[in-house]
Amino acid sequence: MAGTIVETMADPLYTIAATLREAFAAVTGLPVAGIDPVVRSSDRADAQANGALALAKQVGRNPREVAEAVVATGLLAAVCSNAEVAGPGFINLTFTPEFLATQFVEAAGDDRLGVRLASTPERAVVDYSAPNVAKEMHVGHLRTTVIGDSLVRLLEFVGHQVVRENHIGDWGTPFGMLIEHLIDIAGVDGVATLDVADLDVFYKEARTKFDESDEFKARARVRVVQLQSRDDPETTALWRVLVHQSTKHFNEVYSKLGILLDDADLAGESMYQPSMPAVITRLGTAGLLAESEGAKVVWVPGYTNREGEPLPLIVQARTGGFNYATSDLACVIDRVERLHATLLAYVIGTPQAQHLAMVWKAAEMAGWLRPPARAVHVNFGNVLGPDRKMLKSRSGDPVKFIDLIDEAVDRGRAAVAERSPELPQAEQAELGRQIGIGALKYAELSSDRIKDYVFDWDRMLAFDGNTAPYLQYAHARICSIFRRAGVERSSVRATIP
RNA sequence: GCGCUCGUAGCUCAAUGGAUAGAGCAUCUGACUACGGAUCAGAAGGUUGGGGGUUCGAGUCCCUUCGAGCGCGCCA
Repeated sequence: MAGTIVETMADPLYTIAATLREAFAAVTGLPVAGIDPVVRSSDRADAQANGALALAKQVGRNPREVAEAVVATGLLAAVCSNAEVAGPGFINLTFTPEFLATQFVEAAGDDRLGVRLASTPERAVVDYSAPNVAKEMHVGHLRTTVIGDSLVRLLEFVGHQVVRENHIGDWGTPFGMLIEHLIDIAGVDGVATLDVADLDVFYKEARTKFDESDEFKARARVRVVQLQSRDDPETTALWRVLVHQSTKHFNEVYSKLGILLDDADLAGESMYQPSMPAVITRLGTAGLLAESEGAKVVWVPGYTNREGEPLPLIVQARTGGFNYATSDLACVIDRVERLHATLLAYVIGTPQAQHLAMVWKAAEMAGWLRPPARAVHVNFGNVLGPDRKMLKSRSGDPVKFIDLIDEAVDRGRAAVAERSPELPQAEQAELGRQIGIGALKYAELSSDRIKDYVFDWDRMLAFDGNTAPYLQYAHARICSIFRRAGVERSSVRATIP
């Protein structure tokens, strides 16, 4: 009986909430379903139930008196050694040792450690990481990659079906020059065996030639058209080489960092190109397509430009080309209609908020995105350097992601070597790697997702004086648990290694 | 100009609308130290940017104001 498994899952607060709901229902005469006993962990007891205050108001009674009546039902006695009303109507609950022991034993013996499954499992698409082909991953990809991966693991753990999608930038005008540059350095025949060691250097060389040579520029233009028309096998093959060289690099990053993404999760911009015309057609059918200054647009209400005039969502440029609004709309359609997802999570930086909101609004108006399906922007702030500006390397370029990982591991190993020199070399190395990677991920996940944060190696990997964020976090949590149990602060400090 | 996000101890951050806003670092006092460091014990540190509102109850929700960051037409 799946339902009861969920109900009996070990979690004292959850278990007591069910009992309290019944007690409140008996006292107030309200239906059980509509009652929230407002159970919270407490610094005065094992738990506190604050529901009496709101519920008493609903039924026009005194909150303290309702709380007293709930205690008087005797329903709590089975699991609470003490239940007393305090203040305006808080119920402070102290669990019996037997109840706690049962719950803990149950949780400990459960391979899910008592974590309940979602009551309504959904299919979710998590869109994250999204690096660009022919460019190295840099710090900018740190947050989306780590946060997105954690989100995937969490959603799966509570029973949702999760589709990972890595929306790589593998399409667009730069590919003309990139392919031509590839031919220049390897020749059409040598391309297949080429190994691009440094993607950033490759990209910059291509860009420089594009800017300086009209002949190269012309070749690049022709090549883009060939690529986008998809009818030239040679061009497509060359493009695949670029994508392959890049995904090889992405996979190295993911593997070093322990990220779930692999080639099966690739859902690049190129994937949506064939469905772009249909997006325009369907927008037309829905009566949403308009024209403005030669471009095909959707007027999304509520957005204005600098002049205060309505701001359109451009889905087809004057030149006839599609853009990322079109591709993001195709993406919504794909996720809802092909993948049957009801939760569309986009792990993308805050600056994209307006763009995404407009795309989703348009998708709603077209009827493609409607309940229970909904899109969520899992946004995040920037990773800043000590100067509080975007983190840059000494050369002024963004810090390379792979360098960040390597340095985290180096520093983790140095820290282990210093503190535990007696361990065998191999063990030191592995422990150091785990600590470095763990610290990097923890630094990412422990700070407020929405806010910018200043990247600081020393703070991240500090072992002295409990300055490491993860030690701080553990310390704060342990302190609060002990304080609740009435243990003196001095004893708490002595307990923490 | 319009819009979005963020303002909590000196610093870095916690705190599902619940009671007295909590940690770590730094600071100060004491213990142990030949001295320093490390360690241990303790103290101090706050009008949650300002103002108004909703609520039994607001750091949290709403309005307003100030400050910081970001975004606003054919790149993605």
